[in-house]
Amino acid sequence: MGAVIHERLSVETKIRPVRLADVAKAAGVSHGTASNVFSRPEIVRDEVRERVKAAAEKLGYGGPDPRGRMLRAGKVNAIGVATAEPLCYFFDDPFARVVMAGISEACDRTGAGISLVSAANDEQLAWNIRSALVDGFIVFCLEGGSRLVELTRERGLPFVALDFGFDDETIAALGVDDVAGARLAAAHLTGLGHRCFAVLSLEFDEGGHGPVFPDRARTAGYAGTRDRIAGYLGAIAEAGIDPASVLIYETLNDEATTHAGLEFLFASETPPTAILAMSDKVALIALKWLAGHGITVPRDVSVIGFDGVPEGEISMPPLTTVVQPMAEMGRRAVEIILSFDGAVRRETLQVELAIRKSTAPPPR
Amino acid sequence: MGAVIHERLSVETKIRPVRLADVAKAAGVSHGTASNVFSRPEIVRDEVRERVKAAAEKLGYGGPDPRGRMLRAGKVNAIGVATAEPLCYFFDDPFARVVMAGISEACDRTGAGISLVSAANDEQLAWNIRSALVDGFIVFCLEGGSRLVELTRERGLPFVALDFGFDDETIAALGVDDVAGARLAAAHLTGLGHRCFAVLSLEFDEGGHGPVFPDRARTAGYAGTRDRIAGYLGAIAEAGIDPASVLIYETLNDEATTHAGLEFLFASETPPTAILAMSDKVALIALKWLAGHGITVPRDVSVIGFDGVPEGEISMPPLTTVVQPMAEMGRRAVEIILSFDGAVRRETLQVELAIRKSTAPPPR
DNA sequence: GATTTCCTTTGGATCGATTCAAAATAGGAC
DNA sequence: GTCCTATTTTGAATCGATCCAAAGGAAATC
Repeated sequence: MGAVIHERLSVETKIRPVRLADVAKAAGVSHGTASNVFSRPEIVRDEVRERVKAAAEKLGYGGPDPRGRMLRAGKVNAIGVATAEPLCYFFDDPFARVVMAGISEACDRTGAGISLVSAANDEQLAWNIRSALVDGFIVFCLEGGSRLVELTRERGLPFVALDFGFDDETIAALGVDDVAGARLAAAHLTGLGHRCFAVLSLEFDEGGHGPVFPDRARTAGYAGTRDRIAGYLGAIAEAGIDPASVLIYETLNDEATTHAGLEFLFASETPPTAILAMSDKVALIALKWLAGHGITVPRDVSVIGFDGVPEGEISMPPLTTVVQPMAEMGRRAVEIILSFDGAVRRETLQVELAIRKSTAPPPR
Repeated sequence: MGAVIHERLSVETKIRPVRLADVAKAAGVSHGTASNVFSRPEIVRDEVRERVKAAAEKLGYGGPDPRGRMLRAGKVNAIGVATAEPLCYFFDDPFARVVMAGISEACDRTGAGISLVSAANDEQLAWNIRSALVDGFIVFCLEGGSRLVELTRERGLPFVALDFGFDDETIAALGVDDVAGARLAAAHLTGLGHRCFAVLSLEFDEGGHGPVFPDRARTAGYAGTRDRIAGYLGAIAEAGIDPASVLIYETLNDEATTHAGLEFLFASETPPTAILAMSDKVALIALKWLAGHGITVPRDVSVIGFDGVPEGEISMPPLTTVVQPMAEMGRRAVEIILSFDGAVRRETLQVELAIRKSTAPPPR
């Protein structure tokens, strides 16, 4: 594998033969002094400093090569952001973009760089994680998250997993209070008088989709999904409604399975008056589908999302949703990496309900 | 089991004194052999390979440190993307995002990583450029572009400027044919029968804004702006219209100066029936402003943009514009860096006209 | 038993810098 | 001119790997 990569790398590039040692020799000083001229100029005598600088200029020396410096210093001054998705995920996905904006802000402030690490296939991903020149990783755990975390852990650098359902207490993670967020969403709807609910869920376990029976909710492999279901059903039960009456459909957070879910829900004898979507993406897809099927939101059906992506503010109608502090998550993740002290901590951030126009009392 | 993982974790993450040499010693082989186990396992005898791997496992060695490998290999396998804007520019700006998607695609394909390099202030930027661990740079030249290019050039690595107006033939650049694009835009409007034009221009020179007289167009410092003006006026002249009749207002590609420009244009005795905006951003701002002032597009005034950002497809009305092949630019830039052979080449890509709903024949 | 071959392993050199204890030099005081 | 203290400069050691010429060893051939 290494050989393959290596071959691919052997692109013809003009190398820069001028090293610090060359400059030192040309200026007639030791390399130690030459180094000082660039890294601690104040301790070098003026005359010598000028001589070295002149020599550097003449040889076309562009300053100390960061590779050497970095090897010595041990620090790279860059944070790796990893995901198992293709790289364009960082620029396309609304959730990722807002988190990245938060990461950017923190990196700007601290002067750290950002390295994007990802890959289509597993082998490539492993290689990229192992060879990324970074001081730590922020890991976007989506599908295949456990594999990604495993690879990152092997690397032995500080890292923090962004959310999403890991029970493993030995890894640092940063997430939101999914139970509380889901409660908030469901309580908002019960408060409006809804009694007939459906959940468009994310995956319970890798790749699963289709109708789900409530008892499975308790055994879901993905903790995030499990917690959100628990929150939804908890608030619904508190309103005196039988949680067993709630229809649950597991989607893959994409259009196809969400459409299938909606068809399933509205083919039911008792179609829901309120839809709890476990992501804004699903909620927005639902909004479009409902509009296309002559079902008016929020008059006929209320829809509530989860995430708080910007798109939700400009949808028709604007989406009521549970807002995660995405930018804050990004900022905080950077802080955790940069101040890593060996302690593994798991942090939970609070969510807020953004009440917009996609929820209303049920039709009578 | 959990305890084992836990122990390994703390060993790995706290400090990592485990070097390849340690593994070699523990396994009773030379460091050369140990290195081969990881980089060229096939040339090591099975028994020895297993012994070394076992030793590595026992010591909690996470594989060869990329810093060492990289220093030796000279290659980092990452491309730096630089701009003088804050880092979040890459995730917020529509133009940047589409270009980044193209860069991502090419990097995914070739297995290269992406390093984002930027900084608020000049000193920070200089340091970041000088110390970025990359094999080459793609430079987003916006404001302050010349300084950025200067810094990048000093670094002595292959780089390509994503054009926006540099005359300097000694730097590799990748841009679009601004003259042709502008011609396309203006010709579309003259073809619809317009005879009364205004241009909402980008900067002619650093920081300039306000009304502009055509002769200044020829002396503009920013070649991109100059070329677009030349294209606009060229096509207008070919339609038998006096270019001197075209109102030109220089904006900073922001809301404030664009609004000022629009006020200026519509305070004129002969307000334009067609607005040539030099960026989609300006065009979209204009669309909003016009709607807010009771001017209907395209009935009263036609607006045409330049860039082809996704937002233009969903605006009201959808924006007719000159589409730059943004993703293609990103892809091509990566290819240029990875296949850099010392030759400085300047490439020009072709633009296309996307006719949507913001242009129509002028009111009679 | 000596020679040749083939396959493994070895260990020194190298990549390009920084660091630091020790040596050299400068400057000042007597 | 000598001695002493600051200030500069030196050069070996280090960071963590890879590369490669040469050495070692086992099997095959003469």
